[in-house]
Amino acid sequence: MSSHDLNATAASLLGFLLEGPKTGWDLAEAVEQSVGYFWNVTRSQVYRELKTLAAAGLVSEKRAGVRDKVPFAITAAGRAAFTAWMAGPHAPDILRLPVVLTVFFGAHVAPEVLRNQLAEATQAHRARLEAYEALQPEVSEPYQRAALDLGVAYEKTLITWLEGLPWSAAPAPRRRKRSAPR
Amino acid sequence: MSSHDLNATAASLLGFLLEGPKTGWDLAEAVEQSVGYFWNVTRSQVYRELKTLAAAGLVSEKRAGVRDKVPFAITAAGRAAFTAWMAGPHAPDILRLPVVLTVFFGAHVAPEVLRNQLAEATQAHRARLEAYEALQPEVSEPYQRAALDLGVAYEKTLITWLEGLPWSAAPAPRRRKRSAPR
DNA sequence: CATATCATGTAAGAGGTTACATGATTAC
DNA sequence: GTAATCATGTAACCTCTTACATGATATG
Repeated sequence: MSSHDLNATAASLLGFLLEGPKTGWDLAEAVEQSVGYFWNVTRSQVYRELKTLAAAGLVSEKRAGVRDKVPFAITAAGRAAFTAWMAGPHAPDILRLPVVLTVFFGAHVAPEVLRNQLAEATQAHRARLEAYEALQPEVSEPYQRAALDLGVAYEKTLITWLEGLPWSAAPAPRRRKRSAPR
Repeated sequence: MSSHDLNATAASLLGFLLEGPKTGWDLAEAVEQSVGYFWNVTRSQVYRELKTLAAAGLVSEKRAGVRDKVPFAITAAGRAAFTAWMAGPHAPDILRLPVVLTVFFGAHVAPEVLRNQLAEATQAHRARLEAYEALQPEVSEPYQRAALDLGVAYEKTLITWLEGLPWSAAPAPRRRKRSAPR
């Protein structure tokens, strides 16, 4: 068991294979559409990990697919490795939030630069929030639903923070001396 | 300017050098102790990026330090590159939260495994929250303070979520027949 | 003078991204 | 039959982590 320690990416793929055999393509889709907001995995990684997992005997290739589909199924050893990973100690959380950096260094840039970044970030996170909220009623499995709920809470926190920042709003227009504006 | 596009890590180091010359060691400390919770940079990276930045003329080595200290100062070109990075489009947020994965796949593990993971995560995030809150009164610079505030808000969101999960608590002890509890 | 900590760095490997190549199937 | 998209994969490169090596200075 300890002979092949899983990396977290591989472990997550095994997790998806518990539902049944999947192709690399399907796995990439499944990851992106479910845990994508807190667990980033690219297609390239998927294919590479599948190869490694197959070599370690944790998944088995089922030559059965139509087209060029190559479905993989999790093996008994794969299940064991997944279980071990779930119980084991985890790597620390990783966050990389460029917007927050932009704010942190905000004193060193022109106000409109910061304002633009904040506006873009707000928009992006609003879009995500909407996507997650639209998903919520569809996800009934309680564990997956809980994960999604964190996504929603996270986005709300970020949006609230972004919109509460005093640098988000455009400054009140400078009033010219006794002029009829326009 | 566009001849050397900064990666985000390098950009953040330049940001810290705006305050004044720093050694690699100092930079690593500064990053970890200020933006560490949303911007992870290892010492190895720091030294490597400094070398790269020096080669590109964005920082200059000041052979002046006591001991073996090698302080670097940002150059005019470095300032320009930093400003460009701040204004430019940013890479998407990256989140890697193993705990959330554990919850997502919670159906596939024993309840106490999940409970343990949740308990550990809660403890870790409580500790972080306390650290940030202790820091808050010390940080008066408004932009840095805003960034720290997000850290606090983020930790609170996570903790609230963790503690609200029904799998966090130990199951109610099985009630023995007609017993006087305690 | 021994130990802790400061400070620099390298080496090797794992993990992650981007761009490209290739062909099958489906929809128009 | 042409275009979109499904599906697989490779190559090159960059980024990140871990472990190690080295020596100076400060603390007891």
